[in-house]
Amino acid sequence: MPRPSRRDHLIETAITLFCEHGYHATGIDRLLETAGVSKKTMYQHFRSKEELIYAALRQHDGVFRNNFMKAVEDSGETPQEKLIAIFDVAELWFGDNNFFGCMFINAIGEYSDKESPVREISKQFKQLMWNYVSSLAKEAGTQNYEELADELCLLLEGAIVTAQVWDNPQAAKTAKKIAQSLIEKSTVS
Amino acid sequence: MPRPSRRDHLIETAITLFCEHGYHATGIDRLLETAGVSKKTMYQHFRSKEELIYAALRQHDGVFRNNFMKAVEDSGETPQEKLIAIFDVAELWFGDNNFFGCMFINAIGEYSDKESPVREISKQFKQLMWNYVSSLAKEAGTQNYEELADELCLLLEGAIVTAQVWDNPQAAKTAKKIAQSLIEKSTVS
DNA sequence: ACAAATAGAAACAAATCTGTTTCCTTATTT
DNA sequence: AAATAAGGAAACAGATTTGTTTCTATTTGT
Repeated sequence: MPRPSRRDHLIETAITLFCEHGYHATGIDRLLETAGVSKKTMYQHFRSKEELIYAALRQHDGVFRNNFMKAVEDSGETPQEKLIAIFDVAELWFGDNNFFGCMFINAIGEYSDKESPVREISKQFKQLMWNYVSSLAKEAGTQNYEELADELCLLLEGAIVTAQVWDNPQAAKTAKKIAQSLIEKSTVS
Repeated sequence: MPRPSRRDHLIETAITLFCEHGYHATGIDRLLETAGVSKKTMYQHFRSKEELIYAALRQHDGVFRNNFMKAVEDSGETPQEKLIAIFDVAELWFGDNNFFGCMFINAIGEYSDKESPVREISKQFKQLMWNYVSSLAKEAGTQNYEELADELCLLLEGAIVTAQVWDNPQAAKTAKKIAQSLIEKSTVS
């Protein structure tokens, strides 16, 4: 019966609840009731809640980046346009009813232990996002493309948090305007 | 005996633990053991853990902004210099051993309910920070000082999160460089 | 020094948390 | 159709959660 396998469905539900309510505040009973899956089934797919958290983060890592990059690629022709499109895509993301900030930023806020796999996975996500931005900046012919990537990623983080705090997607526009001037400066010279 | 009253000491301990381990993950027993205060005493000062959270956030709101503003004032003569000094002060903050990101950003990550007092207090903190930046921008003679405040605050949020994720205070330098060009642009013209 | 408030230690209650196990029903496969 | 696997429901265990209460010691004010 399980075409969308129960495992996948559990992970999907976990992502939704962890995003909205956080990791410690989301109990397993609530998660299972929401997913409509029994405890037994969950524990034969995941050793512990922690393992489910890791699986959820890893799944979201792949899916989110994939969607994000695809949306960016579809929103710009040239590398420069794509770099700017990042913030248009972000604005759409912020406007979603189910936007509760970045799942990985929120995760790092709850897990301060530097050795925690939660942090590892979250940092990896941020690293891969940076790699993507960096590659676009390089394609755009930026000399110091790593510096531009640092700047644009910092702007994106700022936009995410600002949109989350104020519940206002427009934060993306503020970041976009700054990004435009940085990109111009870096690619024209 | 309580010169530093037990109430204040509880709040101080709460701030420390909530910053490091988050709100849901910090149990009251652990908090009381750390503070060296009995449960009875705590519950005659605070109705509930929630109330202690509110008190901790409000206390940190005042103390942090006070320290931050003082440090900024001491680091720059002119309003322009002060605006830039924000990011020097931030870098010192990020380098502290007890830096675990912004207590209010982390709080909002754990409390998504728009009606939650946690969010209210946190938003208020961010509003007051914005007011301060905005007033400096106005003093600096910026025509569109509110826009500049939006930008600088977004940069600061981005720096906080970036420093937190990568455990690297240098994020402040990235933000500072961008801030400098924005401030120049806004005040020269 | 004596009365009154204060606080600590600890037992307690009730709910909730993660994780295990048992029993029974429902699919799937052959 | 019979055998096998899978999953749901729910009881259960043990730890931990928030919050209350009791009893005792200590400090405080007079």
